[in-house]
Amino acid sequence: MKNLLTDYVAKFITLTSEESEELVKSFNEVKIKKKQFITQPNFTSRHRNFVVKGAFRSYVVDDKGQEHTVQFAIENWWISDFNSFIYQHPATLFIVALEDSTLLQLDYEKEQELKKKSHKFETFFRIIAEKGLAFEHRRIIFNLTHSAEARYENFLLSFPHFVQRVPQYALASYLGMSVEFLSRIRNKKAIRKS
Amino acid sequence: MKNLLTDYVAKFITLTSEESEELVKSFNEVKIKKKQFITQPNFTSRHRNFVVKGAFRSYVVDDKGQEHTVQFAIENWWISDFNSFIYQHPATLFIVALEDSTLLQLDYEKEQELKKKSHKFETFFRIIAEKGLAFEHRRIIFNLTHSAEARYENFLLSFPHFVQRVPQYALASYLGMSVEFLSRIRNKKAIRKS
DNA sequence: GAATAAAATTGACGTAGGTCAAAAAAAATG
DNA sequence: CATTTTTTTTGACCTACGTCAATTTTATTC
Repeated sequence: MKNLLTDYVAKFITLTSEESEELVKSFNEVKIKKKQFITQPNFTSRHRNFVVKGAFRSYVVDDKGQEHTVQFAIENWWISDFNSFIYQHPATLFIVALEDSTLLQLDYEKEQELKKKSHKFETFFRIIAEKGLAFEHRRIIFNLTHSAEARYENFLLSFPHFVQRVPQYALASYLGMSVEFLSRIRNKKAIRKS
Repeated sequence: MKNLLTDYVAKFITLTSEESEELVKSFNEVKIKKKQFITQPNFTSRHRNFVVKGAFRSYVVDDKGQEHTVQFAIENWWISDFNSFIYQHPATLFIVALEDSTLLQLDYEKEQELKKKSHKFETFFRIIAEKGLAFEHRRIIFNLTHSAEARYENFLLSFPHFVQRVPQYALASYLGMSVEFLSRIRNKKAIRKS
């Protein structure tokens, strides 16, 4: 399972096989059953999680008890309560497995060691943070500038592999709309096509 | 003016005075007049911008011609079309000075050299990317979970120094509401207090 | 594979926040 | 400092999307 991570890392930095081995060995493989939580509010998130198999969803529950999806992750994506992880303070998010899954987890302290020890490893974490930031900027801009329907269409085009694997109610709340409204958008589309 | 940057950097990494000098010397000081643009759609953003004096606003214009504010920056903040800068492809945002301002600009190629040359500099850029990502996560979560009025109240509390310096129409669009609606929120509050 | 639970759909109705246009206030400019 | 431009406010009306409740469909479990 660790090959996936090796390949992923190789997209961003060039490592010798020893370096690559060292990095990947720092991760622990864990199996997570569907519906199992890996993060919960008030518990500090201790690892960075790389999905090698399965799917996850992170979400927050507001004062009215409504769930709002913050992120999805499938193979080759990271998922965490990032604020909790980097500042090592209590989480505000739930993260739950949507399928039986396998994660590679990197411990917070272990990550600090890796970054301190190696300039290349530091570069790797800098790059994934920058890419993450650029991604979230695009998301914020798109959300500010588009209607519910356009946001859904855009999600279909941008993340076709996610659509089949995440429940509608989770997708609706990720896109900032009610599950009923998303259902109507989908239905309208289906009618238009027939 | 460069002391501000020196102090800023010192919050995240410990540098010798030579290192500090080298980093800060890599930035160019530029004066920007109010209403002047430093980034425009279709032009690639060539620098990372650190505000030492003044205020800026980045925004996108949608298909209906409406402006949506993406970010504000005052002293000690960075501002850029981050997607344009890190991928060196054409920008989609406008960035304009809200006041007569002074920037420290770091050229893209110069930044790459700095990161390649020094592990510490690499760490610095990693940290600011991670902090930026954590910030945007908090923003996305807050926006998903709160009403227009709550978003305004939160902005007042979180960024009191910005409030006096940014126009209402820009703030309204940053918070994802119309300028008229923001005006009503403010007015309601004022009445409540009297 | 029947029973139960979870997710998605549908209809009726409600509301947060938008739009348009005009007026007032504030800021910029010569 | 009077004029022009930009920004904010106000009122009347509108709509995209939400809520609630009931039903249907799909998944899960024993």
